[in-house]
Amino acid sequence: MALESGRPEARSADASAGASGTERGSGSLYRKVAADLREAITTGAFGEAGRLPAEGALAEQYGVSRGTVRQALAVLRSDGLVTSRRGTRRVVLGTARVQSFSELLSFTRWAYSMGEEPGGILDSMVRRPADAAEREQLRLEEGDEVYVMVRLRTLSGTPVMVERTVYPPRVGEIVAELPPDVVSHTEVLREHGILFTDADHTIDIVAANGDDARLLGCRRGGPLLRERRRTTDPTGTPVEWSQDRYLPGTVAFSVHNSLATSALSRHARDLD
Amino acid sequence: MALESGRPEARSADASAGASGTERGSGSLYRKVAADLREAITTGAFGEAGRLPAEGALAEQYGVSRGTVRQALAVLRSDGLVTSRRGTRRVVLGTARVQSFSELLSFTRWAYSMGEEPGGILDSMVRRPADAAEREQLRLEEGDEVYVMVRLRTLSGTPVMVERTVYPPRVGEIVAELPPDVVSHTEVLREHGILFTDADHTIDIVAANGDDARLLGCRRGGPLLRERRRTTDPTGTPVEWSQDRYLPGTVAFSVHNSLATSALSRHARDLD
DNA sequence: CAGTGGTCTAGACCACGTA
DNA sequence: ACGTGGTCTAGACCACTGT
Repeated sequence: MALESGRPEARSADASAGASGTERGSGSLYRKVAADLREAITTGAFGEAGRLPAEGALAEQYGVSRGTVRQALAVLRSDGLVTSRRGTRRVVLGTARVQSFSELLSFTRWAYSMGEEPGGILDSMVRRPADAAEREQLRLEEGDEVYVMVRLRTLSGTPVMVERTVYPPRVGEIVAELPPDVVSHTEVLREHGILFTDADHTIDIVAANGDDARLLGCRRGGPLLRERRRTTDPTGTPVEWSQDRYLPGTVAFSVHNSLATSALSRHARDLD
Repeated sequence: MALESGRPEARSADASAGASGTERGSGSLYRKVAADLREAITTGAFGEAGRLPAEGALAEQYGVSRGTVRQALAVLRSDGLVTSRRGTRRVVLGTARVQSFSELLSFTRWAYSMGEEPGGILDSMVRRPADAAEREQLRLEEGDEVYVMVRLRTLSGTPVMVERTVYPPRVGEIVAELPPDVVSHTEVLREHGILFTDADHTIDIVAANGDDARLLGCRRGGPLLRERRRTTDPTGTPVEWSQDRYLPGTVAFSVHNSLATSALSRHARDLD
């Protein structure tokens, strides 16, 4: 662990001294501290027991205030890397590698992060009036239209997932214009100023329908792992409502949660 | 929204004045503020547009510092209730009802929260040397033993899930002593000072084996929704490694994540 | 340009664990 | 009794959004 430690005089003046350090915290101090601590943890510093220094000690080491250290530690906490308890030093919990948000939202980025080649084969793309459920999810008015896209997604040529995405007009218009061989729609949309910042995911099992079976080459009625996702932009406006159906054995979803951070929940599967 | 607003003089002196207010924030100020704001949001205050007051305004209303308000808002943010963007007021994102951590970890509490009667039928409970995977997960040494429990869980009498839990000796000794009709092991363990504070979950599909089929009454080889979970106590010591297999159509798992809070990830299903 | 949330500081007191 | 993290305050400046 380092980050040119000590040197309490290096307060704020020389911020971003080595402008080369791209990605190393992208600006805010606490991110830099968090990144450094994350590396120290995964590297295995802090010894076998994995006891971190006290907040005050870290503050002095990095030449920042305790508040900033706490902000950094909160990041690691929510990633499930360290514990936190009143009265005791923090302890290393695990070395979990948490993907970035974009890696999770974009099949393409996910594929690359595993060293696989992502592919997308467009099955259909239609524009039609939104039904009740779609209006509800995308916050549309009666009579508004939606774009519905169905794509087969592949990893290095192997069929893995069927993607059924419903876009509101503003977004759908852009996607509909794309050549069918564009793999990452997410990237294109980002270039058009459509940002994905928040998502709600629901994961369950569903039986393959005729289209699923045809595209994935599985048995009709066979089990698929379904991830439904509603994504919104920074203003809270829905930009996508998607249903991804994975062949068994191709993916697993992971979550970390704790008494402090609880974003996961379990539901009865009644309503759709 | 209220919380006896105004009254800037009520700084810290009368804290916990009405000790009756159980659960209404359980002590810390920011939890009280968060609880109040959460209610205001779900009640539908803040109008149709759902724009929250500025942080400074809220601070004045509640008679607390801006820092405390921000702490409260961070809770709502991570629950996916509100957005947050520099330059703009916060906006209501959704009315998601997020279960408490204990509701997620305990089948019993989950059942009650849905108004169903939880049940547990013990299938087997054995003590034996831990294999390599179990030692890895529970951080045990070669030669250490584990307790392995298999239970059928029911909701109002209907089979729903098979629970396969591996306990380290310290915990297993307690569970093994319990009468077979004890429904909530989590509750009992809590009374014995075994605390569950952090968990890592992995969700995927698995085929039912002979035991699963016998207990759940499904076809052998039929699809089940599997949730694997490793739970640790506040010191980071593993206390449970469990594998729950649900009949299709009985549950779904939900997560909210955002650019800020990303605890969910997607994995290739290679290594077990 | 004014308003808003994001970041950071410096200091204070408290509740909890541990020795 | 002491060290540790949890909470809270008061004030400061900056980066961004909107008008």
